[in-house]
Amino acid sequence: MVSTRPSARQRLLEAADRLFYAEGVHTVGIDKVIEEAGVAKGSLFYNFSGKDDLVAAYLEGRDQRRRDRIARHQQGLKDPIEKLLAIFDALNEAVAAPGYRGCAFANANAEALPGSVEAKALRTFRDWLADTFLVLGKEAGFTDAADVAARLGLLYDGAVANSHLDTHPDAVRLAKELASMVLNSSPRTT
Amino acid sequence: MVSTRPSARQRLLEAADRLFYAEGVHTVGIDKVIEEAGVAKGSLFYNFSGKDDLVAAYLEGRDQRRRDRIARHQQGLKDPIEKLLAIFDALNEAVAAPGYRGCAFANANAEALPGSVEAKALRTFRDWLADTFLVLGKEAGFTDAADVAARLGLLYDGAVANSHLDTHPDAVRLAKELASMVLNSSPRTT
DNA sequence: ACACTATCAGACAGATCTGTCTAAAAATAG
DNA sequence: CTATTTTTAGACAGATCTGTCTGATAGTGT
Repeated sequence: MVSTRPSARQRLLEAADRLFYAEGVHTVGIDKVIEEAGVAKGSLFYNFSGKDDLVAAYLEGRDQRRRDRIARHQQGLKDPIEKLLAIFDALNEAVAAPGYRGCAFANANAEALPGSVEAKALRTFRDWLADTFLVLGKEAGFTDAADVAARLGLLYDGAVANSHLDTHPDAVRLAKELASMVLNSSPRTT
Repeated sequence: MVSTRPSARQRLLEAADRLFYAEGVHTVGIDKVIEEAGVAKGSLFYNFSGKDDLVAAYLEGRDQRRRDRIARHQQGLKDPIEKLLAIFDALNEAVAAPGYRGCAFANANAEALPGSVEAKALRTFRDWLADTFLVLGKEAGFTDAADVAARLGLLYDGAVANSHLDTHPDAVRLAKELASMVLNSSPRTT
């Protein structure tokens, strides 16, 4: 049982993830983070160039885990339609987790200026998601894949916002139902 | 031409509305607000009990104008279905306005703690909107009005988030189309 | 053993932010 | 006109926040 204590960097990332997500990037100061991490202040600036850098790392971690979650739900699926719907299953898992508070990128960006690390992280994820919808829509042979992707993106965003703002437990399920409707009623070439 | 200068209170509210919405409630300090308003600092605390009070007034103004906008688009309509769809027309007007940055309540709430004025303002508007969908859904005679209202709320939130986060100009139009689909395909008793 | 890296505790600087206070001037109401 | 309300400019207090610096200590690889 050689349970080594995680590095200061690791503990900082974990504390930042918890606090920044639960209370907000701007609300939480670095003093709170280092206290929660049980780390000296110097270690923060030794491992990160500043708060912005820590925020960027926090958002990168969220981005990675979100993509991983989607990939996990898509694993083994062949049909692009099923892969599209699996994105909603991945969302459902995230929403059901305790302490869900909506999209970390959207929240961080809500009070961030253009060009900030928050804005860049948001852009990166959003572009990836939109592209994912589009590529799978093309694979599925939709005549107007861009239109289908736009509708699915709309439903995805609706599910995120609705389940967060109204604590509506069925929002993701409803969104997936509507997504199925869209997918079934959109014209395909193949 | 007796154009009297608006009161300090009025100028504070206008400056707060611009700055808080564009840059964020937590990002903007009162010094910035009083500078933009061209008002002495003392006047802020004479007219409002503190920053929280100013934020509350800002959000109340947003709430009022949003409800007014919806009422304006519903004016003259008899059919509850048309009234439901008019909500999306009102949203379309808001989204098209220059400087649109998504839902002021959701943004303010993104980094606010439970119990804050931001959280309360969000709750007030969200409850009103959900109730509006539900009441009109009942008026329209839907068998499961709650389900229809939930779907419309989902589409509404999707349109808000999508048009903001992706600057997608067609999101509201798409949402209204899907809303029509939902309304046409849901069973009614009348 | 030695060099290097990581971490520690905490004081400190500098900026910023909310809110108070004062004392005078301007606007408004009766 | 007079009394009251509203607004002004700006200094100031107190809290908080990011970031720096120091000097000691622990851990690691060679």
